[in-house]
Amino acid sequence: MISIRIKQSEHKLREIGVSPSHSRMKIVSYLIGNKNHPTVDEIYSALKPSMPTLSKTTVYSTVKLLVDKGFLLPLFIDENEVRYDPDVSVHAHFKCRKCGDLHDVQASVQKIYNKEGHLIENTHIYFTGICFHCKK
Amino acid sequence: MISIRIKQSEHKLREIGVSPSHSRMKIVSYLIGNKNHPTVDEIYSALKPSMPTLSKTTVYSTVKLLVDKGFLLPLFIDENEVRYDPDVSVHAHFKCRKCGDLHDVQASVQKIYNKEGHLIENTHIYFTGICFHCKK
DNA sequence: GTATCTGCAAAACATTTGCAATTCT
DNA sequence: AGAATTGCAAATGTTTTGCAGATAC
Repeated sequence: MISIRIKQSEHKLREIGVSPSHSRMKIVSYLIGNKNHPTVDEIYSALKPSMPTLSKTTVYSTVKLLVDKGFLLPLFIDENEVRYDPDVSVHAHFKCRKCGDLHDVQASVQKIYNKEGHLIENTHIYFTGICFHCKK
Repeated sequence: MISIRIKQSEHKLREIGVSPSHSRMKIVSYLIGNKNHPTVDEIYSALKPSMPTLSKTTVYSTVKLLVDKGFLLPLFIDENEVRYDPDVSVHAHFKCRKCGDLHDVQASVQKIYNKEGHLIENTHIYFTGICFHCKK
């Protein structure tokens, strides 16, 4: 299971022109295998036990590289917290203000009154509220 | 002109139940009079010349108070940068990746596929790209 | 053997906090 | 005087940077 993901990660990294080092493969592997839109700290904490020499510097530099290559989408939804999403397709997010979890949601923008004529390259939509789980 | 805004600010502050101190009136006044969605640092830098004893701590505590009272909307659009919008009505933003300016835009969400049934309280929409001015 | 990658420590920022000084009524 | 407001300095937390050591091809 994990080895499949590692293979997948190696492929992905080569595809975007990044040499597949051990750390990078593990980080990409973690990102692919988790739908939790992790922060740098969460990636680090999750991998540290199995990679005792891992440093946050490496996680920072890897996510930066992956964002630059278009493989990762950085999400600025809450103050002082950048989350990373390996799904770069157009979609929206929902952030629960109780548990803090971030979920994927499908949504699209209806109309834009862009009378000044700005060149729009990306659309970001997110919702905040109480998630299904915390509502109960 | 400025004195009118100061009067307006005083009124606004009383309205939301905050005592209108000198610093607060000047800060609200600046926010009302500028459409630039300033950061704390920008508010501070703009007011410092005319208020030599002003400290950033005061700006931080004032914007926090105003956010709590619902008068200011904090915007998390770029990493490491919180901007404040005195227009708390529903609207979207456009952030230019060249000049960094943040403009107001009208837009709304078309559909949401919220099959998990999260309770949505707020909707945030912003666009990124090149603004009208930088495009030329 | 040379490039790249990694990790430590320090630096750079933004924000918060504790507390003392000031201001306001 | 008493309560609220302000400002300084230190603390906190996150991200970046410089550089030296490790690793890979």
